[in-house]
Amino acid sequence: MAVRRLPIYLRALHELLDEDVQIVSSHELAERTGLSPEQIRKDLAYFGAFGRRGVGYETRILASAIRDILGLNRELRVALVGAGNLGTALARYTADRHHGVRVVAIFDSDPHKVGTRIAGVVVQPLDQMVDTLRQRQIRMAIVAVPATQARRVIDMLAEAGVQGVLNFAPTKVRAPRGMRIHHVDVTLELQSLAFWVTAEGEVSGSSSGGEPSSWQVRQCRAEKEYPPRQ
Amino acid sequence: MAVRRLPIYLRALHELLDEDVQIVSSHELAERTGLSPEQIRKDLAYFGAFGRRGVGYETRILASAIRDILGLNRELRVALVGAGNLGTALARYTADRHHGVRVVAIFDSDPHKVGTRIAGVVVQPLDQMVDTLRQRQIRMAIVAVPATQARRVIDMLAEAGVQGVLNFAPTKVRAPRGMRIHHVDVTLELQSLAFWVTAEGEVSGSSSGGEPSSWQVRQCRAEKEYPPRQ
DNA sequence: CTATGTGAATAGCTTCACAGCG
DNA sequence: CGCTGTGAAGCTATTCACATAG
Repeated sequence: MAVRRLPIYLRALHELLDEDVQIVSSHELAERTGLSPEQIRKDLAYFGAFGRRGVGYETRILASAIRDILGLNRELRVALVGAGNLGTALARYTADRHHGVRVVAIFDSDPHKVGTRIAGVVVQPLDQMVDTLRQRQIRMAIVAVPATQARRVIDMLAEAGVQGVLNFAPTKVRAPRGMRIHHVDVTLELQSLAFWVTAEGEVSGSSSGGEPSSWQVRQCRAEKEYPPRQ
Repeated sequence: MAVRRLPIYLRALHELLDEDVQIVSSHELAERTGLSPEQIRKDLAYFGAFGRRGVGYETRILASAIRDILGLNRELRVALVGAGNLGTALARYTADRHHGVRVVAIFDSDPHKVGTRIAGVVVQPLDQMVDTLRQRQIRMAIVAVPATQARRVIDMLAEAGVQGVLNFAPTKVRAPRGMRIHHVDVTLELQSLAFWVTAEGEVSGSSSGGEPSSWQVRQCRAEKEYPPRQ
């Protein structure tokens, strides 16, 4: 889980580098990231001894070390599957600033999209994907296709030797052997966020049928969940 | 944390409803969601007694109960800030299938975008946002603007009484009082995913300077992290 | 006999407190 | 002294095991 916080530190470190700050303490990093100093020290110490006691961390060296751990010191080439609005946004995004990850190949099954350019990359037909990825030795991919196509696409990616997938399709597809999938599920985020906003009238009227009443669950929400959170 | 899994159960339940399955066990739900039966029972029991012992959960009732807990039995109206590719994708997405959440207002600071329609919703100028949200009593928003604008937009949303924000801007902005923010940070996901893919040659050459060698951190990665994960 | 609901045990992660080093 | 690195303590979340109800 520490790995998931390294990019947060990296972002803060790049900010500090832009400000020409040479040395940074775990406290300073904590301020900038919203995490605790102990947490940061634990995370960093887990991967090696990057700091100097009594001083702090050398900004440039720590940033480089983190990029090294993540494998981002050489720009990582990524494939994008699905050239819709979402895919386009993602391709353009990685093209703009260099975060160590860049979309260098795009695939779509729609013949109308094939041949067009997005952020300088030509969209290829889906059936060229496996061969192309193998040839170009691309090991990471973003999946931004409809839920119905996700499973097939991910199987194809596995066949092509892709080891990491960032999946935007709203579907829980379990990873093939040798592949790691990170899911970004907007529906899930929106729906769970909904829990925290008060409804229109917030009335206590019971809903139809024999199911537990709205009041019942709202009560439980208010009592059990609100205090500890946020 | 249980709340974040409710939408997962809800999705599985809607699938089951489409298949006309009336009753479902925690085991069946576990199969479909990839979670454990005990986890599911604990989560559901936390909000009330929805099941019947020896039988299982009544699909329709459980789905309704979860929607009730999340506040999704009446469609939740959401504002979208930022009508770029990402925003467009999100607006269209909520318009297609009804997940209980729908974009019903869109704001952008770009005069060229104001007045255009996305998924049937007219894009309004940003300076109309606070008034409009107050009037229409919209309590949730999606922020899909550049990182530089995120803080200002979120402050405006707080002023308008918005209680929940789904933030796509790659920036850690802490939530104003009374607001809950869920972050979706694609850069973070991509960069942390990079950790799990092997680099081009996967050579052990040390990088420049006095920083810990590539070899060192790779070792540590392989030893400490790989076995337990995935 | 089935499958939920739940205390107890366990595992994983975070915070604390301080030793260690510059 | 200052700040890192780290064992120990504390906490949260998950899994186990079983009592409970139909």
